[in-house]
Amino acid sequence: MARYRVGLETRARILAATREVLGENGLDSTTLKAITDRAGVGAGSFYNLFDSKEAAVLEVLREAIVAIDPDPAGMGRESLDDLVQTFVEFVISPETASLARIHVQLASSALTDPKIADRMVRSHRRRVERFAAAILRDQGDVARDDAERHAEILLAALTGLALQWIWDPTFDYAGHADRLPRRPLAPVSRT
Amino acid sequence: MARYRVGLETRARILAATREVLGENGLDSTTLKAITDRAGVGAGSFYNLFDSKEAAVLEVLREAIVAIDPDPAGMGRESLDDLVQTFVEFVISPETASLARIHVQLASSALTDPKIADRMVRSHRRRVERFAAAILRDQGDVARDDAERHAEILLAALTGLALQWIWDPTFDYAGHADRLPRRPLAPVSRT
DNA sequence: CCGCATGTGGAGTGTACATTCCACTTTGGA
DNA sequence: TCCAAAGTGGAATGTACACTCCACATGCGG
Repeated sequence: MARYRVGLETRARILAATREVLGENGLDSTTLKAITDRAGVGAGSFYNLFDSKEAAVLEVLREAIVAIDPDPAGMGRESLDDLVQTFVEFVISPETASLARIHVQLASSALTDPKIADRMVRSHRRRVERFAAAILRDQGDVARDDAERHAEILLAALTGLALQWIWDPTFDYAGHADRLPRRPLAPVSRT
Repeated sequence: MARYRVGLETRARILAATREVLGENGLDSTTLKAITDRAGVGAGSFYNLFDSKEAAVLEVLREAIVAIDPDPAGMGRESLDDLVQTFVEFVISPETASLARIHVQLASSALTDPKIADRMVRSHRRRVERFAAAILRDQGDVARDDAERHAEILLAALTGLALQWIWDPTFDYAGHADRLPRRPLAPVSRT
């Protein structure tokens, strides 16, 4: 496999191209040609470095999943607001925009591809834990169960709002995210 | 086009097959062969009744989009709880399960297909209006802006939770949906 | 029960795709 | 400097697909 310097550079170029194409055009139109054209390499070079197109795509997906949970070192210290803010920035920021779009692709691929689904669910669980831990840290009077349930709801809302924003760039994602309740709510009284 | 009775029946059979395949396998593996095999017809019959594969798929998508906002006659009377309950049932119920899964497919197709994106955004707007109207009806003391913002958040959360449920069938969708706040919240005080 | 419109299956067509193959070039350690 | 391993482009290959074509079957108004 890749050993010489040029080979590693080419590998990086291919991954960057894959990320871009995936974010811009979706999984379907991420063809080998689209990737190799953008990366400026021939098919032979691609297959010298990757076993298959799928391998390169999965590598990018791994990146995308990790990228939304940054700074694992800081874990255990951030406030809930920090976490929400980070999530919002991940979705909004142009640098990570293509990764955010890839997440949406992932969401639907997960329906049919168990390998992807497993990754998604696993990383979601981790994120819920992290949010719940922050809630417990911020607010001493909350039960662990309630914290987790609220974390789940918060993340669901952040995800749903992100979808709106991705479809409709005029949508005020940050504004809506800002109004999400930071505390678990007592079951609301209804008529 | 379809005029004789048999033709109309075949048309219905093809649409049902398309709906099933779409829900089970995703947009990618909804091939013509998959559809015609399931419907028990030849390619010639298919093209006698539809202009293209896309036409049949779009027809099913139209169904799916309409199905999540049922009973337009009742509009103007339902409570917010009714609307939430209907949404949850649409996602959970086995009869509409494939339509719900199709929505997820749609979500990612909308990223690249402006025709689909337009439909999604348009029907989402209508749904937000409907939710906001119910909030205003239920709770007299809420400003229109706040009602709309809260409707947006509620729908986002319902969508995000639905994604979790579709990925992980052990997820307690109804339970989480039940805890979603029915009233707009004053911006929470934070440290 | 005739005759034309409609319906039908499936073989055939063109195209787009992932992957393989290979002659050739470049790299970098000894 | 030498040379084996690594890298490279692109033509060739096989496959899967959407869609067309057409000979034949069926539906139905008169």
